[in-house]
Amino acid sequence: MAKDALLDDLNAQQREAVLHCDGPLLVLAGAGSGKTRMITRKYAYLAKKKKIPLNSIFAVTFTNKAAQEMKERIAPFVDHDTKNLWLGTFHSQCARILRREIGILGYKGDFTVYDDDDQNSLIRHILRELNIYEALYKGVVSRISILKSHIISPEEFLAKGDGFSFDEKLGRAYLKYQHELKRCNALDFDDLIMLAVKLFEENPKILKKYAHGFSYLLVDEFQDTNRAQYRLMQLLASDHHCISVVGDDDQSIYYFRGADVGNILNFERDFPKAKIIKLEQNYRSTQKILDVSGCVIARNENRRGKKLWTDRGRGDAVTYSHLPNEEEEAKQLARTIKDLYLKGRFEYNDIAVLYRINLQARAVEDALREERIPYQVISGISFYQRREIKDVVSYMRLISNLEDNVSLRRIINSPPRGIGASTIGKIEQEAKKQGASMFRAMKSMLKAQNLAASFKEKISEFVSLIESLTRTQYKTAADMLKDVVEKSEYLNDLEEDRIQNILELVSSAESVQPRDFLDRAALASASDSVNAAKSVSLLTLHSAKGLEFPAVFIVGLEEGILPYFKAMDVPREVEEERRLFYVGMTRAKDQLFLSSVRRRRLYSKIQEQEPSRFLKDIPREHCNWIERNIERTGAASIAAKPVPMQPKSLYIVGCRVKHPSWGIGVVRDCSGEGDDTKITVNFPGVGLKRLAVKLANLERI
DNA sequence: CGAATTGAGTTTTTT
DNA sequence: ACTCAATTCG
Repeated sequence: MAKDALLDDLNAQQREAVLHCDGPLLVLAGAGSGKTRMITRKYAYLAKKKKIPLNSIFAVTFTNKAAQEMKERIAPFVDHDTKNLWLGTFHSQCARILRREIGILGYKGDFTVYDDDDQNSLIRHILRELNIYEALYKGVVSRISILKSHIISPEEFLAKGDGFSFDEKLGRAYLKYQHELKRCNALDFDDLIMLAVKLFEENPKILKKYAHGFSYLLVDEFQDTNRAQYRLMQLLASDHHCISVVGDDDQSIYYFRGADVGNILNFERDFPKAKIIKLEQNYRSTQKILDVSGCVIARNENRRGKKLWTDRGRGDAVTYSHLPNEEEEAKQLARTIKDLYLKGRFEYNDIAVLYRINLQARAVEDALREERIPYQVISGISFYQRREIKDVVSYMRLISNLEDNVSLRRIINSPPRGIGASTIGKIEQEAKKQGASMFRAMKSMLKAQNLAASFKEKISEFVSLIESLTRTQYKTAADMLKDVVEKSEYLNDLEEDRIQNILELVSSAESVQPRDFLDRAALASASDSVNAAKSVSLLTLHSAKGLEFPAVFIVGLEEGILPYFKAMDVPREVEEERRLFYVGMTRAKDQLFLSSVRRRRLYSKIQEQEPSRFLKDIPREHCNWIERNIERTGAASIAAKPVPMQPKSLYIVGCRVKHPSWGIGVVRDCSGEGDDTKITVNFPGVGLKRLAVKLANLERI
């Protein structure tokens, strides 16, 4: 019975992938091929049939959200609480291991996790100290991140030293950065992976404990792993080689942050007896969508090659429009969306608009607002990155780790306490002299004789604030937060919406232990609101990964946008841009609309645009081509052409009607004339109804 | 120390 | 065009 539920609704390849448990396995899972279903079933199968204890399965996902979803889908199959499974992102799994084992590397188990923001401010601080031009910090941060994802320590990097000036500076900054992190008892995201690898490589006994303890390993979104993550899995698999990795080389779109498609392309080299299974049946899209996207991705050199198919039928044609400018593009898009909605085939939340760069959302937003179409922009800024949230979280971090100088610097003067750069400078000097944390230095400075009273007063106030907060043992993070907010008077003079955010944070912290809460704040993001409201989703091609929508629009298919101009001349990056386009197209279930424009305003310059090179790979017969030329025809004819004729009827699209039994509804579509008029009406709570006006006894309101 | 003005840069983003 | 951050002035 359990077996039936586990395997029955899987296709042959999915089943084979679930059943292959005795050696390395690489599953090449095409877009929409039921990958998540297969993985969750495999997890359940290992536990139920292979009798592997749940805490001996080590499973990695790409995001926390994916981990959460997987837990929910596993729950029905296992009679066990899924909360504490070894199932999470690389970062959270590594953090969990390091909390226990990091002592041997000279850190403390109560380390703080630094996010991007903290990383940036620490690097900038270091560049200032080393007299390196501070504006270079972005490059430095990303180079360091790449070094870490390749498991190259500062010492190794300096030793290799080509000695050229920038690399030499970079090396010194990296060395100091690692030193400062340690001094703050903090790890950045890349450290979590790198130090876990280091831990295992330098301590065979510990490795043995974990490699043996985890008797099966599962990795999802394998195409997005970086070298350090791959190395970690190799180490954990060194004992038994029971590892399944699942991914799609065609959907690798994170090279820019260290993901290495090589991991998927070379898996067999490192695991010679690996079994390879391709999942090629697509359950998401129509054949026409698969044809079009397949033609585009087929042109990439570096891929393993898959041929997706579906039994969903041909479906509607893919539409491509070439338009005069981005305003026209957005207008037409808004009209088409309205049309789809009024015809009753799609709700607004069935529809997504995808673009390469966030600023493209602007024109689309304007047009949707104009047409009164509800929409939501899914943007990258997460809740935890907002200033007020980071501030109060920094208080909590400082309280739980007094060595955290980065958090201290962040909050020492917010809310304003009259402690400015010069005061902070003095504290830093003193801390350096003593080889202690800044907080400790502040305390000792209070005892010194030679300092101004006003200076001491300000310092003393801050020190006693923090000390009063450290005295309490907080049961929950919410208690701690409330106390922080109250004693620091953080809410004074704060804008109302920011206060609301903080209240939201407090309520999310109820019944969470402070330590867990801080880890979550660092390792969590908040992009799970897609499809929540009944509105059109606007998002980048990157953030569309893993999602699906009945109708998808991809805008701005032009040279310079997709492929983006910075990637245009680098073949490897052009391949990634092509994959990005592919990911976008394969999000669509039923309808796909592509568009490009002739002229576009980008950073205040008006540019003549060429259609994207990727469009040339779509055979004309696969797709509806609509070109609208503005040059000679003029504006009037353009407005007239695409708007469908409105039947001259009592009932027009958008008006409200009353039906004797279904109540009040909104007319979404209208066809025929006179006595033959038929309308589609959406009655809330009842659904869509197609009615002949003559027979239906309707009343117009 | 804090507010106002001037100036450079401008993808994609999860942890 | 617009944002974010650094510099300058009160």
